Amino acid sequence: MEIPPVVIDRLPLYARALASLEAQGREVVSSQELGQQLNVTPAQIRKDLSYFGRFGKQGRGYNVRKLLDELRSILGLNRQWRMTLVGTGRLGRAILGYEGFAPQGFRIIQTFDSDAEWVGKQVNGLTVHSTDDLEKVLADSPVDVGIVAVPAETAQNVIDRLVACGVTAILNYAPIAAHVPPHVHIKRIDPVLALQGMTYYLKANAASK
Amino acid sequence: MEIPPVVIDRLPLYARALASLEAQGREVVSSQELGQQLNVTPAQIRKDLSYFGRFGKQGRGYNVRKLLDELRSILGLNRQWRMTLVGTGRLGRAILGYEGFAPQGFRIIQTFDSDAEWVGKQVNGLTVHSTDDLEKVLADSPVDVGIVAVPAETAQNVIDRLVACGVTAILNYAPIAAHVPPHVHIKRIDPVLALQGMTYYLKANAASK
DNA sequence: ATCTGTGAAGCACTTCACAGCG
DNA sequence: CGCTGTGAAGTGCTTCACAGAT
Repeated sequence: MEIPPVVIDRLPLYARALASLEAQGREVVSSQELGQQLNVTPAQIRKDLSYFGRFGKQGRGYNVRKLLDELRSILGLNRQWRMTLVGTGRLGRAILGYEGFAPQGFRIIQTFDSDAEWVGKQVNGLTVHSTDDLEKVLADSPVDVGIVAVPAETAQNVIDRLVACGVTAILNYAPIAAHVPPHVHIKRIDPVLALQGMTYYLKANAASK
Repeated sequence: MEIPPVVIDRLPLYARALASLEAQGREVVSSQELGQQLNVTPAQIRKDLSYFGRFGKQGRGYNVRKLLDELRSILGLNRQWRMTLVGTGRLGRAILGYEGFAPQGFRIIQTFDSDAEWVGKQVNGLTVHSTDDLEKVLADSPVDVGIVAVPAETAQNVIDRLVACGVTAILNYAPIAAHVPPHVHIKRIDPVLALQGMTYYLKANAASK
């Protein structure tokens, strides 16, 4: 069955809420309550889950632990994922230092930079490789995900090379709309775009002040 | 007229591409070419723009400069936007150091932290205020946007207080689904959610390796 | 000949509403 | 009686296809 992409994007949200409920010792939760926490309608949650199976009990709701396990298995969150970081500048070093990845099973195992100043140095326990050696290093120890934190000008080139190395998931911090073949998944992290999408609604407000 | 939210989210993308074309000295561009650059269908671009007016010339395309000006005016990108940052930890300091905001007219003018260790210190030219003084500081110098970079546990509280201070646009880096009144706009920046949405598609792949 | 602007058609996602199980 | 699972209805966004302007 072909599952709507929006549904896939919501599942991690459900998993996160369930993990929090489990930590609180909750055993059962209804689509109603889960929806309230996440600003999603109960019907949406039930329909989303129904693409994958029947996980609830009528009259009771969902077993928190069981549903969480199901979602983790569906999303592949019960594995370790190996990631490479290209670009060890200001932004790249912040990404290396981010403590949010490891607890969720995402590990950055390599880092690259094109600035000779940084190549060979240690950053957060990793030796910075020259971006020239991307193919060589990835051949030795392949990864599941590529994180791109290079300037806009070189981002497409880096993405092309990651794809050529067999990377099929890319997290792109560079402010470009990258081109990738259909089998490659790419998501953009772009705070400026997010802000610019909100100022439209602020405009009227600000003008009247 | 009520404009579809997805349309608003695409306009900054168009503006960015146009800015790049302008920098290259291009005077005219067709929806076809713009679409190719951005992975958007030409029809989509034309329909999106048609919500706001008729900016093109049949047989020729769009004047790059003119369309860019229009979009900037529609989105409010020709203004300076004042932002406050709550949370001056690792993540917050990375946000303070990010060079991508200022060139687009987004300025962080205040920063807060609840750790007494940091309060009073200078970070990137700003004095760190105590989060306790949020209301006081915002009353003196109000902002348009709030950036939340505090731990999940305190994020909802911080967001409530920002909203109470009249902030109507929030960029949320905390891993929670925040609750805000309908007139407040909020966007989440969450790399882990983005990754977890991609691993679903990687799963099959990784297992067969 | 080329490319826009746009009604109309098509598609995808969301919500409704209720049968059925616990 | 409460809450799930799900066809069917509804909504909103995308794409088509072409008239009309240059």
